Amino acid sequence: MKVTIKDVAKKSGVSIATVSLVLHGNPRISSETRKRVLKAVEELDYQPSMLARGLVMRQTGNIGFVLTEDHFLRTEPFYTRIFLGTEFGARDSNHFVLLATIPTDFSESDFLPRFITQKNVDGLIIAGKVPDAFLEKVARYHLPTVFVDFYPAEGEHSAILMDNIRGGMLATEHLIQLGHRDIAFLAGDMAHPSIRERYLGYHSALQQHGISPNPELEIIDEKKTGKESGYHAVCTLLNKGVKFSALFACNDAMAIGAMECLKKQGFKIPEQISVVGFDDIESDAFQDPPLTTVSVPKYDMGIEAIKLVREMIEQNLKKNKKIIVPVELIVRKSTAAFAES
Amino acid sequence: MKVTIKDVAKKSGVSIATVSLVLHGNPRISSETRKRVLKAVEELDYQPSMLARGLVMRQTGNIGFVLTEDHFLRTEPFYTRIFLGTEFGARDSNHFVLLATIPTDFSESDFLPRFITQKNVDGLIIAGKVPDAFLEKVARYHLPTVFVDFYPAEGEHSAILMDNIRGGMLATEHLIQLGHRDIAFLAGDMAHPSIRERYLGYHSALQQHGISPNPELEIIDEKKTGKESGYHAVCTLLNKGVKFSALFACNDAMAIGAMECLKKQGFKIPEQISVVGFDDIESDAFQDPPLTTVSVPKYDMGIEAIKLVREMIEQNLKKNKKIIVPVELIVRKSTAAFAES
DNA sequence: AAATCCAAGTTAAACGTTTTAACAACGCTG
DNA sequence: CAGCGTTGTTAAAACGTTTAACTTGGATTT
Repeated sequence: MKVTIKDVAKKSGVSIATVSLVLHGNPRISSETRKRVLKAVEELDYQPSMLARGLVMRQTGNIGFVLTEDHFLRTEPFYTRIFLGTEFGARDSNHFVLLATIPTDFSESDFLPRFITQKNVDGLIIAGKVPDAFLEKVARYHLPTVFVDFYPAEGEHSAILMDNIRGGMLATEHLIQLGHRDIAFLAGDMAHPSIRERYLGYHSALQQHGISPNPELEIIDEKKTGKESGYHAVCTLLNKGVKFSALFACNDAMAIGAMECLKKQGFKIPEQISVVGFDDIESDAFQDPPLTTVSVPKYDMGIEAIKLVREMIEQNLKKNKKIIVPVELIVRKSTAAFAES
Repeated sequence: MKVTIKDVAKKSGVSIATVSLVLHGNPRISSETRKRVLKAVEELDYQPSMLARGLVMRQTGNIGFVLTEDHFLRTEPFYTRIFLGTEFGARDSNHFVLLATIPTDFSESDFLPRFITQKNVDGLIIAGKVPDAFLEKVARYHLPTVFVDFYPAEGEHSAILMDNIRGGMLATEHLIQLGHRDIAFLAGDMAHPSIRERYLGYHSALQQHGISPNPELEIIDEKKTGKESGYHAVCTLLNKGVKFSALFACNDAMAIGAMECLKKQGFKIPEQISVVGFDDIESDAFQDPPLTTVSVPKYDMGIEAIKLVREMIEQNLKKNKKIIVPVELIVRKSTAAFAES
C-alpha cells in the first residue's frame, strides 16, 4: 500500500533507524550509505507519515488560525491575505494551518474550535479582534499563541502588528511635502488602537514640521469607519466652513466615501483637494482617481506570525515578542502639489 | 502530561481495550462498566489522540479544500462561505479541513499542495474552476474528490452544483408573473456552463409561458461578467431602440452595472424597468434599490460537499454522484408590476 | 598486546490508539 | 458432571516513526 520507512530500509539494505537518521541529517551516517538511502527515498517517493512522527514527537504539526466570522467574511480580503501568508510560511517548517472561525459575539457558552479542545494544534494564531470571553476560555489550554493585528487589553503577549504610527506620519508627511498646510483628519471609532495610532502619527508629523494641529480639521467622532462615515465626515467638515486643501482618512473606506462627497460637491481631486487613505484595499487602484494610501503588508504579517509561533513552540519558554511590520506609502493619483485657489 | 486512554483505564479499573470499546459503543460491554468508564472520561476530560487513532486506522482525519488564489481572494466571499460550510459540516464527523490555494495559472511545473503530496488528507474538495494541469497532476493520487461549483470537462466525477437552470426560470417567471413580456437577458462569457444554464432557464420560462424569445433582447456577447459589462450591455440594448420593461442579468455584478446605466439614463427602477440578478452577493441589499436576485446556498454547498466526500471515503467504491442544490428567489425592491408607459 | 576510542550502524522501546482472538466465569443442557 | 454457549473483559499485535543505548570491528594509544 503506502510506502513506509521499512520499504526504504529494505530497498537500501539498512535498518529503519538508519533511514530515519539520514532523513534527519545525522552526521554519523557514512556518505555512501546516505546516498543509497536517499536514492531509495527518491525512487520510492517515500513520504514520512505525519501521524507516526507526530505520535512519537508529541507534536501534531498543525497550527490553528482563529478569527471571528465577521472578519473572515469581510468583502475586503484583509485577513484572508494574512491567512494566505501563514499558509506560505508554514511550508518551510512543514506545518499545516487549520482555520476556524468563532462567532463574532463569542460568549462563555460557545464552544472553542475543535482543534483546540482536542489538542490537535501545537500553536495558535489569533487574527483580528476577538471577544474577551474567547480569550479567557482559550487561555486555559496554554498554547503558544501569536496575535495578529490585535493586542489584548490584559497581559503580555506575542503579536504581529503594523506600524500605524509611522503610517500616519508617512501619509501626513507626503501631504506636507506636497505643500499642504491645512490637512484634515477623518476618523471614527477612536477607541480602536490602530486608529488612535494613525491619529498620533498624523499629529506627530504635523508638529515635526512646525504646523500646529487645528482641532477644527479633525473629524474624529464618526460612529463607524465605513464609506458612509467618510462621506458624512466630509459633510461635517464642509459645513464648518474651515479651509483645507488635503485630507487624511484613517482608512481607505472612509477615504473613498470622502472622495465621493467631495466629487459630488464639485471639488476636483487632486487638483483642489488631495486625499490619502490607509490600508491599500483591493479597490483603491480602481477609484477615480486611484487612491494614494498607506499599504499594509498583509502577506508578510502572516509569514511573520508563523515564524513567531514556531519559535514559541520550539523554545517553549514564553518569550513574548512584539513584531511591528513596516508599512509603505503608495502614491497614486489622489494627491497633488498644493495650489493656491 | 496529556491524558491518555491509559489514565482512563486506570481510573475506571478496566483495561484500555475496554475503554476503547466503550468509546466505540460496542454492545458487548456491560452497562455498569460503560457508566464507570464514561464517568472517568468525563472527569479526566479525555480526548483521544487523533494521531494515534489515525495511525492505526490509516486515516488522517483531514480533508483538503483546494481553490485558486484568485477565487480565494475575491472581494465577494463566495468560496469563503462554501469553505465555512465545509468547516461546519466537518464537525459532525470530526474531520479537519485543510485549505490550500493553487496558482490561478497552475501549470505542470507547479507543486501540488503539501497535504496532497504528503498524503495528509483522506479526501479532497475542489472549489471553483481549476486549471486542467492541476486536475491531471492531482488525479495521480487517487483521492476521493468532490468538485464544488465546477465540473471538469473530462470524465465522471462527484460534484455539488447549483440549480442554475431552475434559477434562470425562477427569475424569469417572477418577471412574467409581474406582467412583463419584453424581458431582456444580459450575459457575458457564455462559455461558462453556469451562465449557459441560466440562459437556458430564461428561455425555457419564456416558452413555457407562451412568450417567444426575442433575440434582439439578448445581449450575450459581453467579454466579461463584471459591473462594467452590465453597464455596457445596457448601453447596447438602449442603442438598439428595442422595447423592454424588465431585464434579467446573468449575475448580480452585471445587474448592478445595468442599474447604474439605467439610472444614469433617467430610468426609474423598478417603476419603469424591473431588474433581477443572480448570486445574492453581499452588497445586493445595499443597492439603490435593493436588488431582487436568485440566492445560492453557499453554506449548504459546503456542507453537502463534506457529506459527499465522507461518503466516498467510507465506501471507497467510486460512486460518483452529482448533487444539485436548489436556489431561491429573493424578492427585494428592484422589481415591480409591469406598467404601461 | 591490552586497553581505549571511534565511526557507522543496529536494536528496541516508546508514542496512543484499535481490534481480533483468546480467555474466564457462569449458567444451561442432556 | 462433562460439555457447551453466552457474556464480559483483556492481552497483544499492529500502525510508522524517533532516538537512546548498544554493538561491532578496526584504528590508535599506552
